Amino acid sequence: MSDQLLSLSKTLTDNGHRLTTARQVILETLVTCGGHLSADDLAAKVRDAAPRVGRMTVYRTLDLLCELGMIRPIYQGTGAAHYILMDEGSHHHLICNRCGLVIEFDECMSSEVGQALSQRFNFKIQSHLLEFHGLCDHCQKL
Amino acid sequence: MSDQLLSLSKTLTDNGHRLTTARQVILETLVTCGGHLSADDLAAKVRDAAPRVGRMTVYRTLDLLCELGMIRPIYQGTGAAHYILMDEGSHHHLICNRCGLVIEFDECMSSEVGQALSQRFNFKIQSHLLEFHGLCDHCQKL
DNA sequence: GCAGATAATGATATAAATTATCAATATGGC
DNA sequence: GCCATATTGATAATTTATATCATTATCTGC
Repeated sequence: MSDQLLSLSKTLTDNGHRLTTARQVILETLVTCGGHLSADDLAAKVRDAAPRVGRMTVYRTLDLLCELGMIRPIYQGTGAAHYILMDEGSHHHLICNRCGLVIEFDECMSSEVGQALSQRFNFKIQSHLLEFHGLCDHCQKL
Repeated sequence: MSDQLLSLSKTLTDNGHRLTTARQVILETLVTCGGHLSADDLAAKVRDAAPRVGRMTVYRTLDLLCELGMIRPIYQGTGAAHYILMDEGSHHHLICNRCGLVIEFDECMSSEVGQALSQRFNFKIQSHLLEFHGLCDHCQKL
């Protein structure tokens, strides 16, 4: 079991939730795929490994993971919510408004701002997401 | 007609799209409500002013506005996508992972990073979104 | 390790949100 | 005003998400 998987599982149990087989498979699948999946995509992949896991459980687990700040739903062109892993604490995207292309990047300077906000609003920050929207190289030429 | 509305309309026509009555009412409603609406919420409000506008048109117009970078869908707890106005160029949110509370704030220092990325990926940036996720004052105490 | 309280599951049903289709209509350029 | 055509909207179909509840698996304390 990878470190990442271990740490995700620990977050669950630390918050008083049970580490069921279904949840383990769901976490495993999420980590393997690196996120960016819709609930139904995930349900399908989970069923490859464990056919007995119901769709409902996937939805509920995703809700729970959101509440714990481990994942985050984002919009990715289609109507279904896609989930990204937030355990690393942040995600940075460049998103094309036309074709939906997502480029990930690393640099970010939000920590100072985050700290200030955390104090002002008494808000416990678990992660952040920075998205730039616009037109990718290809779509600018259309 | 407000400046904001005027500028939004201009973006539409500048990009070769027609300024129909339906689109005008939709833009008006969006501006009046300041965004943060789901497609169906919007459709309902639009119909108060113009009962003849169909739901389909609202969905299609929202798609178009997204493509032009004028609005952006975000997930706000519930299953339906909510749309925020992006014409000012940016949005900054503090979002509670448990109750879905959204606090808006102003400061942000993403312009330099944005500029660097824009060059590296030859990406035309139209707007950005910065979200901090965590637990609000109230939910920390539960 | 075992029993028991209870969180969690999953099959089914229901509701909500989004997308597809296509004839009818309104729009902007001329 | 006319015309080519982008846009519309009523309907239908599909996809996503939520609710319910009897059954099952998990963790705790022994």
